[in-house]
Amino acid sequence: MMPESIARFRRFARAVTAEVGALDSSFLGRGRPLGAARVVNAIGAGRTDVAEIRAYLGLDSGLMSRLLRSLEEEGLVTTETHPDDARRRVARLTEAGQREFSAYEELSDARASALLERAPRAPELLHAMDLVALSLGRDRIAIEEADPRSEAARTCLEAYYTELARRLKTGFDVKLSRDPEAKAMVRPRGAFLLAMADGLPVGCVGLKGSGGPVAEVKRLWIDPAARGFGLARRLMEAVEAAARDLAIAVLRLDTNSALPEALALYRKAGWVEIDRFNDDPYPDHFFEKVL
Amino acid sequence: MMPESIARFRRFARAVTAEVGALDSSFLGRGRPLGAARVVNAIGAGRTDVAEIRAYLGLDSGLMSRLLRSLEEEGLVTTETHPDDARRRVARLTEAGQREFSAYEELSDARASALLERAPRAPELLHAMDLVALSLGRDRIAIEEADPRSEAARTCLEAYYTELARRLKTGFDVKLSRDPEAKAMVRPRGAFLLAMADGLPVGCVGLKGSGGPVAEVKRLWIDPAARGFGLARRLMEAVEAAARDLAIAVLRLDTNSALPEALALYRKAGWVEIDRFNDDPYPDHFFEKVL
DNA sequence: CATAATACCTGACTAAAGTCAGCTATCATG
DNA sequence: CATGATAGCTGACTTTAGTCAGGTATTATG
Repeated sequence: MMPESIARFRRFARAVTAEVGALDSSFLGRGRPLGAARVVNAIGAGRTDVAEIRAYLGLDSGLMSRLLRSLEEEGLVTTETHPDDARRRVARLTEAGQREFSAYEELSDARASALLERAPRAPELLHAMDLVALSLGRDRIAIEEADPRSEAARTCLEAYYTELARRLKTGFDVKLSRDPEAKAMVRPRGAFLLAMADGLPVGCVGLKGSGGPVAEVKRLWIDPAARGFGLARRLMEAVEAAARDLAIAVLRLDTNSALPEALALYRKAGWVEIDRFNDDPYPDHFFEKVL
Repeated sequence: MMPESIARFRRFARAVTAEVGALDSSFLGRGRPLGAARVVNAIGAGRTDVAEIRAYLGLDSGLMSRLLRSLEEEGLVTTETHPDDARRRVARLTEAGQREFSAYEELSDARASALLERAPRAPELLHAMDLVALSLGRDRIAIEEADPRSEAARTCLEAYYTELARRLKTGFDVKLSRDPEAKAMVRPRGAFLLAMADGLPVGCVGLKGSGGPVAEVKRLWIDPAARGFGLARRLMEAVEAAARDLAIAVLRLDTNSALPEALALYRKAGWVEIDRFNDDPYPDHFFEKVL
């Protein structure tokens, strides 16, 4: 690795260390040691399993116990034994705990907002932050099924349409295309998958089924900041698995030669080119894969 | 500020917190508490004044004293009174301290290197990191005088030539241009200024003098990741101040209409357009400013 | 030149974080 | 169902960080 790259990385690390440290210490403003605040935030973020919190925060089991006891005494947290395993415990926020968590969230949001507000070139800065966050966290991007009408899905689909409009010579108007109705992409007929990075969607793919043995793959899109991590391949594998699960025998898809990376991906994944199978005005390449 | 922007910023903060935390805790691998390690690193980085270290690390004066005493006992640091003010003290690393500092540096470099090596799209990632680091640290960018033959200056000049080659329709070959010899941009004839962000150069400008009352401003360049922070304006103000200091009465410069942001900057800063004053093949606009 | 301010030091203290051995209750497994 | 592994708890402890009230020596200032 080039020394200059290392120097640049380390300059980045120094710059964010200051910010991150400030963010941490803002948690001290509510009369509670950092350790306890971090536990409240971990529970609020959905980590209810005690062992999970312990692993996430890197705490000793004794220390963890004591932090939970002190939070219980404060009335912010209740613990109960895990329904599946009486050795394990789950922690929950009480109402007061929820309020406390919200207060911490507001602190963080306010910090973020203040920082972004005085940043020139905020859109570029956010894109750069996305790229950094996704690069560092690329092993934690998870693929999950979602409703295509959910907010996260619609965010992806909007971005997909916008990108198509930019990249296709003809532009793209979703109303002129064969827009699958949402039901076709929901079980039992089909499915819709999202790639989620730390709670935010960074990619999607739809499986449009009709109830029969032939289904279509639609709406494959990856956030520009998340490209190059093999996410499209993972989404395609996941959508094939979902199709098999739905007893679908043949998959089809259409695409456009203005998206060469998509064509290359399909060819590499064993799709074979076939004749036009619809009259949609936008695609000029058609593929099929027998499962 | 949009809620989505805040969510994206906070995802970024979470992603880097993990990395940065790991970087911090890697300092613990050498049998010394974090506080002491941070002092060694601060001294190694050139912060010798005790008050300066204290301010930088945000330490209480008593704690600072104790940390220095413990490092002295370990044989890593010596302190002596400041030559200009016998109340103040300066800390220096002993040879053993230097070795220890190098060991810490190698740890950090190794971490950075490992992280960058397994990153796809490393050049893009580094550019994004630059943008983040410079945005967060834009108030700490300092302008300083440097030798145009120094490594930092040459890095900027190379980047400047590359950018000109890309942006001018005719391309750019520095050998065909009137390349000022370095002596003309060094005192007493001229000057060369660098904008430094945390030790790395992010912009430059040259003042090419002949010993007479007329001098030229040359080689104004800003790192793309540092644009939008008003750095060009600051560099131009600094170069004007340097010119006044050298008793120069009239400044001139030439530029090209393919660089509209430069033209706009000069006009806004009170430069007036004049007739061509040289036969350089590249410029098509010429400016003058009477100091 | 008296006085105030500054820079650092020392001692005495507290709070927070972290460690470790040993304990109980529960679960997994042959 | 004995045995070992696992999850969490408790008590006793250490280390690290941080605070605060004084103290000395030096410098700045009216």
